[in-house]
Amino acid sequence: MAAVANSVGRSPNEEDSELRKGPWTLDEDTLLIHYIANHGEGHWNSLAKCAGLKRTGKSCRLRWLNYLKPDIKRGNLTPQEQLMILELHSKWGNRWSKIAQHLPGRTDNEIKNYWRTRVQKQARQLNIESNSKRFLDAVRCFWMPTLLQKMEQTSSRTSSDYLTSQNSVGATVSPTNNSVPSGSPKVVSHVSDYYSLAGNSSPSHNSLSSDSLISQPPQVPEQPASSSYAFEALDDNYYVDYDMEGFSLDPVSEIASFDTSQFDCQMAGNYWTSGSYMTDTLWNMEGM
DNA sequence: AATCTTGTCAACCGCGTCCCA
DNA sequence: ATGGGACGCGGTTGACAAGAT
Repeated sequence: MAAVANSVGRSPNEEDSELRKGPWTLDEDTLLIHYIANHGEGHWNSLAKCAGLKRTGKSCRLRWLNYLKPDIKRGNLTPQEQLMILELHSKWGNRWSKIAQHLPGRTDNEIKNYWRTRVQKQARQLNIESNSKRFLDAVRCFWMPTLLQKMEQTSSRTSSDYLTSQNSVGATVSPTNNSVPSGSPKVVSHVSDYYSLAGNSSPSHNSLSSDSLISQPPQVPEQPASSSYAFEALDDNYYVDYDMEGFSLDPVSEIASFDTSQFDCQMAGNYWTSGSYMTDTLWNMEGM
């Protein structure tokens, strides 16, 4: 039992009416869960009173939504989820709740924490602002491709072997990454794969917003039958379905057709991508 | 073994928006 | 039209754990 409300210098009556702060106890959790099971959620202030909790309605709501709700997912974010967060953040910025809506079982708080602890850490190491265009470009050029590869590695052993044999960029385990020039077609090859997730149909402009990632998706060939992606257009012209099962990457097939001039990796053509710095220091997915 | 540093994440806070009387 | 309460969101804090020295 930790941090209870400070009762120093207060009468017993005052203590009784004191609102509790700090970590929730098991008893409080049980009270809240049972109350919501019987009466439903909402009307948090009255709920707190009726349930006998010495907490603010706000605190009850937060505890329920961020921790107790049955469909909350626990554990590390998958590469798929990380990729989703990166992409959605590039579109919406710090709209955590909006981003969370597209990650079932994940809370805005969790996503926000992920961004602050993992993503901003990378930005700090780069000495660039995490909300700057440079960092966004770095995410697009390096992190997303790396995540895509990670997804590939976890979803398909066969394809993973193929990727390794191709000495694909983004694999932080590959020492040859160090020589990757900025804006290299290989760098973006996985990004173009990103668009190929649309399955048998070419990625349409309404499945990826025009201001997302690159202005015009590359032309991609038809995907193998194993690629079972279906991006679902939302009312805001975004996609939602990230069913990564059966995900398949073809790391080299789109290189030739990908117009790298549309992809602003050139900004990286300076100190931090030209040498080993980027690949040595950043996007080390083992640490994600 | 002790201390320090760093990372994680639950929880709080302030503010803006919505809704209703 | 407006004032107040409820709610939701994003920023921040602080406790704790794990790792490094």
